[in-house]
Amino acid sequence: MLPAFLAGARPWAAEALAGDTLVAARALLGSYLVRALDGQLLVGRIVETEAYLSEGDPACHAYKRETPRNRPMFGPPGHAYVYKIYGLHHCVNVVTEPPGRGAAVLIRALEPVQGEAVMRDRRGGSRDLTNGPGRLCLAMGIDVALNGTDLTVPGPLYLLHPPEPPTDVIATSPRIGITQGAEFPWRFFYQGNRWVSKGPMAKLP
DNA sequence: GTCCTGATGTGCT
DNA sequence: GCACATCAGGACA
Repeated sequence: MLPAFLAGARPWAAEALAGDTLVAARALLGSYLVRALDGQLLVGRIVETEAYLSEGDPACHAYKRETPRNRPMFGPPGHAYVYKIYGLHHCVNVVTEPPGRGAAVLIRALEPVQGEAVMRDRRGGSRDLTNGPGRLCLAMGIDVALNGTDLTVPGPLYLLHPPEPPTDVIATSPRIGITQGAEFPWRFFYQGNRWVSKGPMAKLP
């Protein structure tokens, strides 16, 4: 059961993600990520994203060519690209641009909206639930089994538009944790939001 | 086949 | 601040 204020929210359409990845990374802020898990709905509001472009971006997994791992990035927009990093964490991306391009938006942080107790439990009682790509995947139960999931239709994992246009202030910074292409300011987040993973405007209260 | 690396998080100092 | 967990993909032979 979705929270009442999301009852009429519409899912993202694939066409809305088929355009510029930098635009999509901004537009996805404020949207809701919904995870159906064990008969419950976990909901988080996206407060931090990073863009990985199809051209001229050495940090993008699809930079060189299509491989078995990054194949979802070359598929239709609006699908999930989930991968394992450092052997123990997962990261979830929203594929953007038309098929064959190889671009995506990394979801780096969520603000818990529903199912916070479940998330906390899944995180072993840790206070930090969803402020980081690895943490939010663990809290929401996202792993490689969801790789390739269509996020534009209600299912195990999908995206909802905000019912009202967000009024939060969007700030940018260089992307986190990469060695190549680190100069590009392609990280987007809500200024002052306490759930943002890290950075100048991510101070906790 | 071997070797290296990584879009991270945690715990200890 | 720093070590370390832990493994698949990709480069190379």
